[in-house]
Amino acid sequence: MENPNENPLPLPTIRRYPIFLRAIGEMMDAGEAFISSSVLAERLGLDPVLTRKDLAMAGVPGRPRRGYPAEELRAAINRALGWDSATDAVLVGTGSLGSALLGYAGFKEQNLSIVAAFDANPRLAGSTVHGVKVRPLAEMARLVRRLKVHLAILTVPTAAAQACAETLVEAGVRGILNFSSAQLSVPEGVIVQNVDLAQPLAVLSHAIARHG
Amino acid sequence: MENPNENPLPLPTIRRYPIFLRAIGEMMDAGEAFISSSVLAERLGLDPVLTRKDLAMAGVPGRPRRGYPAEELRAAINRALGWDSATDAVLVGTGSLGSALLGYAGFKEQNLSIVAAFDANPRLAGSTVHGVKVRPLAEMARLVRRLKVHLAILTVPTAAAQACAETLVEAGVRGILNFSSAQLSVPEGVIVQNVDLAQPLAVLSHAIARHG
DNA sequence: TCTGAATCGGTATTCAAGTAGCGATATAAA
DNA sequence: TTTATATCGCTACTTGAATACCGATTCAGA
Repeated sequence: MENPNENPLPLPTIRRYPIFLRAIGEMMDAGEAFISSSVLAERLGLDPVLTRKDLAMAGVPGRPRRGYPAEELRAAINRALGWDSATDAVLVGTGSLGSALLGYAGFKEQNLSIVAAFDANPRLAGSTVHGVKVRPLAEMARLVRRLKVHLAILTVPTAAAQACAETLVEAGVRGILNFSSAQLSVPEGVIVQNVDLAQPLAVLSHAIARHG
Repeated sequence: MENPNENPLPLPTIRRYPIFLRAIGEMMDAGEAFISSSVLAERLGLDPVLTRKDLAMAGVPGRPRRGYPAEELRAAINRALGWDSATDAVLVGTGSLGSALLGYAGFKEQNLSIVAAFDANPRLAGSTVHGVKVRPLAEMARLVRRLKVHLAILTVPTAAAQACAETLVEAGVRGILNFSSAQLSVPEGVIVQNVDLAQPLAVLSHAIARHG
């Protein structure tokens, strides 16, 4: 099912794309019709050559002394990330972190809409968080399947994460954004991205500790 | 001010250390006195060789057919990360994300205590979130300086981030965990770690989009 | 029209990290 | 006591990404 036309992008490039998108949007708002790699790099504190290579991978030709056409560039990056068409997602676990994510405005820019939220606590069922109705966990499999949702945001306690993940995958989910500290084991073809607060904290405190 | 005795750890190794620490803790709770790289790797779904190299960097010698002494290994990793002694931090911005972080239990395991929280909204001042008193932003510089806090968690709106960062650095902060999407510009020697939700999401949706 | 400067786009090099292979060693079992 | 084996720890090797370099292009201004 893989598409051989699209050449694979380096992972670091993919990670930088959202940052580029924000800056491009701001520059377009400021009236710019062309984005040069040097200006963009300057703005973001990145190497201009690295930036140019990243932009080149989007496939939009740039023009000497002008840069890349802003609108086309943005569209191409969005397409590369799969952010060009609306994507549905569900959120599982409406604790404090889950609730905070339901209010996260950034998802809209990424064409991501959270169509349902679930929680194991039946007393939360029926309540509404940031405009999304919370449903009991028992309804999850059926609803995910019916709505054909392929992306899930997992903000449940670590102990519950693996079981939730299995239910989600069974129901058709292909990608999981995992905020728990469980190491999820999923079948081939399902992609898990862990968001582990301890990792950047480790980098930070290690660097501070070393520098005295 | 750099300590030349400590050899620098690869960044990926540092990021894996918190994951190792959790697993080691669980295995110790289960009564294990020795941790072998193969068992740990199996448990975490990592390459055994890679795991062994990571563990070796902690500087604790392992024994053939046994593995690494659990207690010493954990202590060494904690030391490498600067998590062996208590560290104070402040949190700036008590919106929904900031409040969620104030309730994050993981900080305790990392010997990190949030000693103060600040918010620009004066109406929030005086309230208490997860046991931490919220103070007005105006008190931040003075208090950070007085308490000699070197680490800050920044959960303010993107537009306010740069100004906050400058105040914090001016007051003595050496590391910033930045949850806003601003690209902070800070003086040399100050370390910023960005936590950008859009990045793992980009990796996820890109992969899903490619796989059809 | 001519000249210069900024920018793109490709190639080559360097560097860091992950991977592979293998001998050394201590432990457990025969 | 001997033997088999799991594990460590060292030394290449490979891969992927960042960096450096340089020619090609096109626009702005003289």
